[in-house]
Amino acid sequence: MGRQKIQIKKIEKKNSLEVTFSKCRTGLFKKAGELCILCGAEAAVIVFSPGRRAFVFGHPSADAIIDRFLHRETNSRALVPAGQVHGYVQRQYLEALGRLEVKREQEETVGGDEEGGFWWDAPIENMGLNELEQFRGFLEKLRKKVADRVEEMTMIMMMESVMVEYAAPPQEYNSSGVLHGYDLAAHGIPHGFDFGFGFDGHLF
Amino acid sequence: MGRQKIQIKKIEKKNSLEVTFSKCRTGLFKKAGELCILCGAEAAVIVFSPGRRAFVFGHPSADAIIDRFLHRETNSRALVPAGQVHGYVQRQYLEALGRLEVKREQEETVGGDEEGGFWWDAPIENMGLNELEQFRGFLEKLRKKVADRVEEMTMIMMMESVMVEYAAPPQEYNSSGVLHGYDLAAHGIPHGFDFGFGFDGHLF
DNA sequence: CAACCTATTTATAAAGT
DNA sequence: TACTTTATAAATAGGTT
Repeated sequence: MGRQKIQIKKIEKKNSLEVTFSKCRTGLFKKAGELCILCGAEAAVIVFSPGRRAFVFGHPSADAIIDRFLHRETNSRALVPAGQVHGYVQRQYLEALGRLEVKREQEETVGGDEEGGFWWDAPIENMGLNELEQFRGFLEKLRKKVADRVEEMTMIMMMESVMVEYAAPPQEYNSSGVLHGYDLAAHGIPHGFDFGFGFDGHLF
Repeated sequence: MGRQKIQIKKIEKKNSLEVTFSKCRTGLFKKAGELCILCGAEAAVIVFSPGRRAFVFGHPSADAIIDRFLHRETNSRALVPAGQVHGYVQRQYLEALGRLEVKREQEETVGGDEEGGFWWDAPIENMGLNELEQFRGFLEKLRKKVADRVEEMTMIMMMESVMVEYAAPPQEYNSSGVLHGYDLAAHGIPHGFDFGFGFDGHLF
């Protein structure tokens, strides 16, 4: 959204990339906060910049959400039974390749596309048209689905959430960590603030 | 955004809340995917619906991001030293306090929370095969929805990301969790697909 | 560089089918 | 119930300060 439409592919210009990263990350956190408040949901967002900086949003707190997720993850069965769906979807995926191939050609006609080398350029000779049809539909649907004041909102998010940047370089790690019960406050980091935007031109 | 502006506060109407939750979650995942692709970032998003269902997005995978985050979290010091909260942010925070007071009062007036029992709270213990059937039907339907513009981005997101819904009820939790090394694949959950969208009143 | 502009693109609240 | 359409609110790409 903006003055000009951009393709969803990696931004080349370093500077633009930095600006976009900052803006979009902020926007992402805001959206997450809105979702939480509007729907009474709870969410956590973790973002690693290309420069390995970590940015985190959480409501009511990132650690709470992650812990909950991990706990659930490790102690319960997934909703969808294992191999069955996997196989089905995988087949759909393969079927999709052909569809995508078709799509790519269509788009090439329209205008300058990327220079190629995408995963969907994979061979599709073995696929049934019917299957391709199906998966295209699947993708279409997914695209659709997946497809007051800013300040007030932001403030609420800040108050009830954690938005902190962790950026200690990996090299400095030590092994004294505690997994659960790690406490941001213990590090002197107040909850509810986002230190994480902007680029310093070093870590990123 | 929409026909009418809405306040960022918990949606009262159950139905609207459901719709909004679905839309916003989808939008959130999409934004996260865009951020990853545009900026070469990596991100994970975990969302718990009010009904405790978990929806996850991850690029390249949620578990990878979370694991990375936890390691970093527990083994390093935060980059930003304690009290160095930017003055600006702190000021905003204080301002927000006042606003929140007002907001709370307004919300109290309105009152009326959900009585629980959202569609996404539907029990899933017994789904098994039946569920598979639904999923299959779901994919079939997708096909018919074929619009004509599957953005490359969406496909990239799909193939390189994880968007899965976990819905095992919290009551089944036990305390034997393993923090690291949990493996989505081990549960038969393929990366790159979102089973969790759509509302049929049963599965989604 | 961090904020601040807007022209446009996106997202989405409601209403429609 | 599910999907589509439409009007509007939001987000944001590229500039400007």
